[in-house]
Amino acid sequence: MNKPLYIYNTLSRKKEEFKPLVEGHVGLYVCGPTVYSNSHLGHARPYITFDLLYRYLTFLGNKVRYVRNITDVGHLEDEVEGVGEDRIAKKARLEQLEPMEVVQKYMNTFQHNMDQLNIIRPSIEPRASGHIIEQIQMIEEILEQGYAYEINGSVYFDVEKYNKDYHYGKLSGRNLEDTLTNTRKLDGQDEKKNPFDFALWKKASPEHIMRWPSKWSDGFPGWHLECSTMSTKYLGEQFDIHGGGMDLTFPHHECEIAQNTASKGKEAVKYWMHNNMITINGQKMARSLGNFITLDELFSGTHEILEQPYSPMTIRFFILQAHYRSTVNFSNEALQASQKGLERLMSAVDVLGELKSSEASTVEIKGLQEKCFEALSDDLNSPIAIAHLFDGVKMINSIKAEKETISADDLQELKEFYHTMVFDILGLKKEDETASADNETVAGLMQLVISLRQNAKTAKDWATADKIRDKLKEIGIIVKDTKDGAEWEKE
RNA sequence: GGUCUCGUGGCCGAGCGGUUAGGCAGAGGUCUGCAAAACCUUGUACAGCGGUUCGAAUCCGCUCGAGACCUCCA
Repeated sequence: MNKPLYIYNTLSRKKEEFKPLVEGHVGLYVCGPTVYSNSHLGHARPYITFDLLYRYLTFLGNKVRYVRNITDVGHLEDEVEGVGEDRIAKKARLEQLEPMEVVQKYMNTFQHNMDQLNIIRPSIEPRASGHIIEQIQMIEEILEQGYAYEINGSVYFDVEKYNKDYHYGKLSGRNLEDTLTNTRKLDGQDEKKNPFDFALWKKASPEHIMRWPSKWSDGFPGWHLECSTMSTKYLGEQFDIHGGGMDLTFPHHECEIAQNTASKGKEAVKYWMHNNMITINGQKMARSLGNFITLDELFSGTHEILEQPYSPMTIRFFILQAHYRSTVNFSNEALQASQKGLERLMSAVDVLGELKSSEASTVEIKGLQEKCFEALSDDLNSPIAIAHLFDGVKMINSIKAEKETISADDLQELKEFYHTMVFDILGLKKEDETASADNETVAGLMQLVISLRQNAKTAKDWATADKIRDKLKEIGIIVKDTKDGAEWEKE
């Protein structure tokens, strides 16, 4: 594909042609989860979005280093009482666990859920707790440059000072003066020179469990710092793409820019990409709002608002059917539609494998492929690409129904194309794979059953033929009579 | 209050100045012993009111409604 890839850059608020700093190599950093409870549907969105990006960039011939952190140091939670408490530490106390035990538990389930969604694991999945030394180093650099100050064992970023030399707010489109007048007063911030200053290092209160020694105090790093530190460490002082959820744009990513710029004197990220939120009843799905459905609940159908379980691939397909910068609204109806649509797409891929070629094609293959790649190259427009794939489904079914024909060359090309698009780029996979050891046995048995039923049909013994079909249906096998004999598939 | 986004047919969701998006659901038909699948045909849209234009879902203004960020969040 020699069409350029365009991606929407939050910095410029428009689509830009993507050109890596080093041709053929792409550095990609995506903000990972804070592992203090189960992953929910909302989490699926960014990681599927950036998995698509990763897969597509790779398909386009790039070598991609994909870094996605695990936040295991915990973010400060602003309690009503004003006592900031570390989320992970809090959870640990509630569950009587070591903080690292909490982290391990939820990191495991997160990774398992991501595997289920067929999300390729990143090249590096660094943990904040493993980079305390690097974070301390970066704080020192920022202090040296004069953009931070220490007070009572804590270190804060001096936003006002920084804003004199650079623009704090360039990513989220705000200026400091407005921010100043509109920042809410929060408790426990008396130490800071200004309310919008943010912590680089925070002294731990006596009861705070997660703590590390530093020259300033026994404490822990500020929450924005880990991403600056780890992206720099693994991708360099400048790299190509930084991604994450829209809700992280401010303040998290704004702070990251400030930290990188303050410590290194230059901006790190060339393209900022942000995915939109998943909504439920029109409202953002978030842990803090308590309206979330965990991925495990979705896969098992155990949440009360779910009418049925939805498989990981249904979820993946559902998310890919919306553009990543639009909100996508959850509903049972929408997910059921995705499930059926996905089944139709996947069975067309199966049909493709059985198609017979003819002398010449009455169908046109090239245009379909171009349209799909064009869509993906236009800021990852997966819904458009999928729409074109469905046009292809119609084509494939017409060939099967012998209303259209396809040449051997075209058929080969079409097969490869669908394989690439569906499996490699969109990252969908077949879900009904039974244990392979069973498959041959089952296939043999089914062949026998089908042939016995065929005998019954030939003898016009409909009662027997229908009984076989009905009983098979009861155990989850669908029999379909076609012109070329009966076919079967698992439900 | 400030900044910003969005309102598309029964549902989800593209399009963003002139052309059928697509999926699911619905209706009719072909095929079939019946069923399923597949195929064909098909209806229902662009929140409202003004304006710009030969032409607007698409641009501008206003009204109404919804949401996001400004505090942890994917």
